[in-house]
Amino acid sequence: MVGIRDVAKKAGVSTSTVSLVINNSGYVSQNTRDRVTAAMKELNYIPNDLAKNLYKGRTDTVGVIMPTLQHPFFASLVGRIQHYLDLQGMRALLCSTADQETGEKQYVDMLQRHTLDALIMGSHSQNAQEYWEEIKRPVVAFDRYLCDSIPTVGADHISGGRLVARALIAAGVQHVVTIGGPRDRFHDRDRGIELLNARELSSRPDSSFPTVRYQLVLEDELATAGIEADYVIVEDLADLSLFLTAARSAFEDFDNVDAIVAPDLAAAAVLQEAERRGIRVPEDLQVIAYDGTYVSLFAGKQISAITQNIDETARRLVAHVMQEIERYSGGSSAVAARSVLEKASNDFQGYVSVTDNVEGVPYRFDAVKLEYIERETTTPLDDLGVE
Amino acid sequence: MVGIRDVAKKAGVSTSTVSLVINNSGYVSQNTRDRVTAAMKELNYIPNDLAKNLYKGRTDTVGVIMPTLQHPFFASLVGRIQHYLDLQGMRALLCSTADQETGEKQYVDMLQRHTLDALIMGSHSQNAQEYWEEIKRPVVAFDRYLCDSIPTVGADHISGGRLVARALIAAGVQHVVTIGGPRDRFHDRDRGIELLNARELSSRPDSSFPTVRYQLVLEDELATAGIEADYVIVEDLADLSLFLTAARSAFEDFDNVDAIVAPDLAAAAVLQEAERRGIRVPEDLQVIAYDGTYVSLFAGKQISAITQNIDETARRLVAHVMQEIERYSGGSSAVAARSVLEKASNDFQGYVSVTDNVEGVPYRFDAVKLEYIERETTTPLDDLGVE
DNA sequence: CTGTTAGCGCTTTCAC
DNA sequence: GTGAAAGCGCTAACAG
Repeated sequence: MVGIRDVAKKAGVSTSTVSLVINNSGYVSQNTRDRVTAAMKELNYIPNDLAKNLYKGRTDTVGVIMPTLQHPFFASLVGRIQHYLDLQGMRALLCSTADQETGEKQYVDMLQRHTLDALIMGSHSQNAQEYWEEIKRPVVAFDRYLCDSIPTVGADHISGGRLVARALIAAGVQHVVTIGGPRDRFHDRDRGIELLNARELSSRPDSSFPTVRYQLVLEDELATAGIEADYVIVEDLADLSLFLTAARSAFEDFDNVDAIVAPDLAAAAVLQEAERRGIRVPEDLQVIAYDGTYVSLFAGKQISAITQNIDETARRLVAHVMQEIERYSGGSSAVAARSVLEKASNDFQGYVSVTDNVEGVPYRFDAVKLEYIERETTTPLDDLGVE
Repeated sequence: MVGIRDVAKKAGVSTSTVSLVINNSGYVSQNTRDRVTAAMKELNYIPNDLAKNLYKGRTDTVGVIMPTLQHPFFASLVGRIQHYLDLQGMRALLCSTADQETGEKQYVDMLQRHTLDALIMGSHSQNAQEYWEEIKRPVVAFDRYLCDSIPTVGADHISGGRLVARALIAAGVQHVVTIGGPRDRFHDRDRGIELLNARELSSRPDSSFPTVRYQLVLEDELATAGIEADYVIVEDLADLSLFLTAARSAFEDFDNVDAIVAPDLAAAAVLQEAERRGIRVPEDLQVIAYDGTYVSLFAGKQISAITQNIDETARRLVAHVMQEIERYSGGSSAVAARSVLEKASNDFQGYVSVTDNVEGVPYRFDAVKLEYIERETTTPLDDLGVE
């Protein structure tokens, strides 16, 4: 391997000068620069970044942990994260926990061993709050609470659930079935929160807000409106075939169902099942996809969907990542830690919108952007204009 | 930062001993080991892998370049690649060129700068054969030819195209429309190959075989059978909305179309469009999804699909990656290079199967596994049992 | 079994 | 402007 000293020798300069040329830093006379450049060309020199990494103590790499790439929602999000990281001169080391069970531990390890500069955590954590407190390296959580010192970015699922509820109520439905993940993930177990009801949730905007939260809000609002609601559990969201099973259950296990709310892929399965049974959508059945991504477009027909602003979410995740890296490298730790506590409590920024492409359905929202942080709990919802 | 020497001092041993303990290598007395372990615990020591990387000259990281994660096919493939890399103690640095245009150059750069141990190239390359020849670092290509010294893994799209053709012919169709990418990618431009017709392709199993190849074979077989065939171009496969447009074109721009072959997501759009127009599938229209992944299951109805064996493809990609890494690190370069030339010419291993879940369609294949390398060009197809 | 020693290849003060 | 020198934190001969 040809190293910097070979170049230096060839160009008749010292290694430090070569380094200056490589990094385009400091002052080097044009003459010297040319000689060095020529030498590099001639020797076919390529710098070894591993040495640089060691010296600098960073790799410009961010670990990204997500449950699976199978779901278009996560695939899209990861794509956008990668995009924004790239803009910052960073790269993404990907881990889908569905494909790599030990991913969490492994990536946290790499973070601590300085192979990773930061971590974006989008999967359900196997570990308790204290575990995350101890890490003391840059981490940003997506759609979940890890601990007070770790900022969270995610959608405002409380508003999301409320949007669904209002849409369904406006549509005059009587019996709603929701399809979703295991109920025990409805809260962050490790935080010691018992299953909260929707009222409590609404009054605790500073608490965690995994996607599943929307279901609690939905149920609460439906109950208030006197609408029957049931729930079908999909045990493993990474096993797509279960969506088909769940869709079937929604039809078979309950009577007089006139509305189904489900994750996008499951919603597509619901449509398929409805057609098989000769049930017309939306005439006889309302279907709303939560986290609707492009799949809504390919579900056999376009369907109503609660969509998150994936691009913006990615942008913010990356922004926080950079901020955390900065904080841990530059900052005086004590003060910084304090400010993060503040931030973690207030920085729940969410984006939820409802799009409706089905003609004849009695509700229609324009896409809206909700910034949870910038408003009181319920106000903006009245602006949505439920027809 | 607490380093290995701090631990050594605390434990009253030398750094090398600590290193031995860390890596669980060599002989260390239990007593010493315990003392060292205790010291590590106490000091909260975490080894810095950057130093290790520098010394070892590797990062255990493989760059993976794919066009986009939006398509479930690539999302699945990336997931499986990650899985198999993990089994080898390696990790995947992901790059979807749709989200990061300069990805190819950047990743090749990282490969040369030793930030990456190897590269899996699944996107259309911006560079010529010579460019890849020069790299002289571990690279494996997915579904495309880069140069003679780089092994390729991919599906046998010649058989794939033939499968589609036979299925359609058996179904008695008269006018087929295929939806796909730009025709100029039908061959590897940089190799200087002119647009080949299917006959030529069949006789050149050693040539490149990007996915789109199946279309040439299909057209050729259809022409032979006297069946009309047209083609709708999707300019940018990363822009999903174009699939809807393309699906519409397939219906509007041609008359008497009774079969449509399309990438899975486009096929779903076709179904949607068909329903809108009151065209029954499969009674009035045959639809076959190429590269069918789970989306076929969620297209509103189950549809026939040519599926690749994603898991096996990933497994082989990773196997080749490890082999290339080995070759470039250990091997005597001259002999190795030669053997690779051999390998590159013969190692086109493909997996294509047709699954058909639509009742009433006059063809039905059992899932089959075709190993292109192990057979003559056409023989095994007769075993498929076209009903 | 354990310590000494010499780097891995590059970056960066700090003199000259 | 440029060079000398001191590492970044760990590994691996090689002695002992």
